[in-house]
Amino acid sequence: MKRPPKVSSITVSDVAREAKVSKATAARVLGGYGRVSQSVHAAVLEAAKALGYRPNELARSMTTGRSGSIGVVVGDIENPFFSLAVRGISDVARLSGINVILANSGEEVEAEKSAIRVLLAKQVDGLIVTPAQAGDIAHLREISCPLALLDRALPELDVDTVTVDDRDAALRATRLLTQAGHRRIAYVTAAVLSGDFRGAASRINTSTVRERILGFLEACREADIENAERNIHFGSSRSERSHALLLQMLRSADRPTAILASDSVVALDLFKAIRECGLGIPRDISLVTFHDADWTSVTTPPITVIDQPVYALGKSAAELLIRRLKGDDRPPESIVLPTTIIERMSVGAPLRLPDDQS
Amino acid sequence: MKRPPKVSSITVSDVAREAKVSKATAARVLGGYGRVSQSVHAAVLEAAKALGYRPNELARSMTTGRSGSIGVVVGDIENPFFSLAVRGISDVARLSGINVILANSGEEVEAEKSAIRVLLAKQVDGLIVTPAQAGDIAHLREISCPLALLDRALPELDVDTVTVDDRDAALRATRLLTQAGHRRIAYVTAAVLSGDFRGAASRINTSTVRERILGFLEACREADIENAERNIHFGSSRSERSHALLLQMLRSADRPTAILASDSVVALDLFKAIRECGLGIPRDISLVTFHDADWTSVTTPPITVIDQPVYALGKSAAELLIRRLKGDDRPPESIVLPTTIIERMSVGAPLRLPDDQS
DNA sequence: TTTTGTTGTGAGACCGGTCTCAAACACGAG
DNA sequence: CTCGTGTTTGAGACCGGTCTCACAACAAAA
Repeated sequence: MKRPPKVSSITVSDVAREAKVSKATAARVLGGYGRVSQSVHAAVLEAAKALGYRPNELARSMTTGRSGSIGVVVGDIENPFFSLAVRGISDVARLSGINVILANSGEEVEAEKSAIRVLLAKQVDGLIVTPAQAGDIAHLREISCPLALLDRALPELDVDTVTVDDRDAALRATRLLTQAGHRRIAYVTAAVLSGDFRGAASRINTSTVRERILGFLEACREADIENAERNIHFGSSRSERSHALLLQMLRSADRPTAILASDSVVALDLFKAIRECGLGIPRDISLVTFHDADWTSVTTPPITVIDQPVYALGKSAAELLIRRLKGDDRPPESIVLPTTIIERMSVGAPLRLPDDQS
Repeated sequence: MKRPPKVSSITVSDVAREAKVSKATAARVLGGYGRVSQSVHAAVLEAAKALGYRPNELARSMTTGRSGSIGVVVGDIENPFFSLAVRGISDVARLSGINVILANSGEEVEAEKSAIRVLLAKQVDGLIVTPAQAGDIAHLREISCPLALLDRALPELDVDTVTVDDRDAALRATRLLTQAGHRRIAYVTAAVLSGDFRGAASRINTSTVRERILGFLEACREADIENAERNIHFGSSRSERSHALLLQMLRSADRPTAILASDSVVALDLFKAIRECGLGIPRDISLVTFHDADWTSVTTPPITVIDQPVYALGKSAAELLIRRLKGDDRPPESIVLPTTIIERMSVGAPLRLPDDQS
């Protein structure tokens, strides 16, 4: 049959033969373990250099059981939020000599499952996951290595978790809007709701999504806004269909006078849609979004944002995970990072009076 | 149900014992090779399921010599250009059941070398690299597996390469500026120049950088602009220092009236700097950039850009590489993808007359 | 009936490392 | 000079798969 082009690489045995020592001794030098006399040590190193020895990490991992790498599964690498978090993870990992295998779930559970399976089969020492859907987490339960959750907590899963204070952030951001006089406020999120929602916010079990909605609703309640749930829009994605839906919302008679977006990708799409409809920010509509993406400061007007410590999010998750890899076994920790609101120019008073139901 | 702390994973031998067949037979079923009778096949599968068998990809790779994964080394995952290219690569890889190990070089050769060493040690089957510096490519020469270059060609390295028509793109973009009447045009790039430059464009051996400069200079020559080299700014990065340098350039007496930026990150920084200086686009200064990043269409004014087929860039590179992994051994190919210019509102006539040397 | 395939199965080598164990050796003390 | 302790070293098992090879069982051909 077809044999792979046998690029006979140099192994410890080859080096041992060249250095005229046993395989075990050569391995000790090359692997940096055990004790070897100075002279032999030098001889082996020289032989290795002469032959151009390169260790086979795979073989090493096989016996040690450790692969020296962790797997990271995020929803969408293209989202600057994740890119930045991944940098935080990578930077920490590099310091510990651990490398990162990145996988994209596209926010789909099936892809996530598959990615985790592959990563696990590759014997990653640990896993950092941003779970796509909270309803389907059996595959996360079955993970046999340390696991850390990034950005999204799963109450049913007792593992290390790093999130931001989503509820408070949403609360404060929404207050900004209610205090400006808005009463028809929409929350637009990329999250997909599994099953029915209608007033059962507590049943949503992806923390990020739930907490934000709870914060949003709380602010609405404070302002005596009824039926605020009605204005929560799920499943906004980078697609034509989703964009059309936004346009429809913006063109409806009772369009919102203010919108809170769940991430910068959604916000950008909203920004474009608002423009397309010939609406002005903040004159006709106010906009606030999660994530201080770099573009938000250069639009006209610049967008008021909830600044999340994204890099720190990734960094902390990696630190937690790596600490655990090193043998720490205290009970799972949940870190909640604070957010701040950066007020720019995208929030104004509503054009029509609050009680105008046109 | 609680799992025993012992993570001793299930191996083929365990399954074999459970199914009462030999290890070899169980392996045949589990590995999907060789011939096995229907009845035994079913029995093994059942035993595997009962025990919860998970193959150890590492062990498998060790004997086959194939790891089923490719390594990708990019300059900066945070740059949307690379995120998108990586998506192109991932999508193609997934279709072939190959997975991607991503590494970040931060555009530093040493980090690149280290990343490549690690990936090679992990026995990746192939490598896609965006070389950080063209001067230092010995480590790329030594790579023993198929290699494909992404976005940046290396004339001294005869391997599969996918780039865009940088020279032509720069030429056309610069013409846009000269035809609008500009004569003091700057080209700002993130690339770091090793050694001296001064008129020796042909000596720059990173294709992307060289070709763009050649295109830029050609357009300047067509317009009889002298000393255009003087206005090429290297090493612009996401740093304070670099930002200060831009401000300095914009505040100088003979500041450029038009700028061409090498990527969207640089362009965004420029955009902010221009604002900070109280200059208006395109009234005081015109701006064109490589890469149709999503924010470029929402600024005021929206930015005229060179639209590169970034996704296709990654896709093609992956296709080329995977084809080679499958045994194709025709001579290395160089694919050059076309670009288009999307004219928006950031180019105007210079405020002062062309020959005003104030 | 004997010969010749064909197919299914088991035994065991092998990949390239790590690591255990015991033998070989060095050296100071008794 | 012998003994005990400690250091180096080599032989070989092992990790969890793949794969070669030999052989048994059975079927078809001679």
